[in-house]
Amino acid sequence: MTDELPLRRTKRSLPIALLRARESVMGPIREMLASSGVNEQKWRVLRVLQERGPSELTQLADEACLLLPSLTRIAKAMEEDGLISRTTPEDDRRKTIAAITPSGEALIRAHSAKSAQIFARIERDFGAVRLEQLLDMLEALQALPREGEKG
Amino acid sequence: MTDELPLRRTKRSLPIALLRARESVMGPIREMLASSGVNEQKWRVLRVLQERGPSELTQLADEACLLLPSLTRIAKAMEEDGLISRTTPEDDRRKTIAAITPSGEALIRAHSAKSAQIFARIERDFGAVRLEQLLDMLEALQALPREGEKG
DNA sequence: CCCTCTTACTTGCTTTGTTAAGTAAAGCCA
DNA sequence: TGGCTTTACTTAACAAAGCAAGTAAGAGGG
Repeated sequence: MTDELPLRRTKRSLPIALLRARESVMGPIREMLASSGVNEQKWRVLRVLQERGPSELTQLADEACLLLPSLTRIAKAMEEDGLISRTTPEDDRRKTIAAITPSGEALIRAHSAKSAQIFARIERDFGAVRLEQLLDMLEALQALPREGEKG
Repeated sequence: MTDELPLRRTKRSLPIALLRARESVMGPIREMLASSGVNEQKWRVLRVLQERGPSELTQLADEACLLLPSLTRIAKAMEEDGLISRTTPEDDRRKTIAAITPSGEALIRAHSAKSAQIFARIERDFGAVRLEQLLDMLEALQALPREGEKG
């Protein structure tokens, strides 16, 4: 462990490259969200709920890349703002099901045009085919076996 | 702005896909760092300083994907831990130049083997050629023109 | 030379992230 | 059915992120 193996250049370090790439992409999106009253995290929650429909908090946290304690707080705030609803199913009263409200859907709709415009610009500058390839790879990366799985 | 353009599926949303992919990759790296005494952010600062040499805080923040207020505090802590030095250049006393110390370099060396091992595993599971393609694309994404540049 | 503007941080304050501990409902099993 | 384990959050406590405001040094113009 005291070897002197040189590490990759940071541009070629996968974690750093992913982070920097995301920062580049998020710039205009942060501007869009600044005028919307929700932050990045709440936006992700709305997006996931709109796509998946009513979801348990654990699953929602996983898909929105939030830890459960963060989601607990965020969901409470979003319920107070009327963007989502929270219900406890009768058949398993440990769970909480979150669902997007019409008001939450309206918020997404209100920004979908701007969002599409930002995305179209990236598609134009980066290349549509290449972008699809990138998304394929990112999807594959998520599906990689975790430490300990497999041999 | 009240259109009803449907957004991309979240798996195909670039910001979300980048975030999820990064979460997948970071798992074993977080384990490695847990035993090192530095967190992700400090590790990035060390990596960037080792690569670029002494740097102004603004530039360092940009390359390590940190906001300046965060870096101000992190750099102070790292200086106290002896991992970096901070100096004010005589020709412009507004600036602060951060540089990695021998102790900071030793910390990187101490984890370079484990880091290489983690990376080798990803390379094996994901495919070496494909991984290079992915890194090419991420690098290109960072280089995309910002909002307002160009027409 | 003075005033203003810009740059490069630094500080303060409010959310979020993170880890650990706590609680309540289900499931399991003799 | 009582006791133990697991699941699904919730709460608490503290570090870190993020935004806005503040400070101090350099730059530029009359």
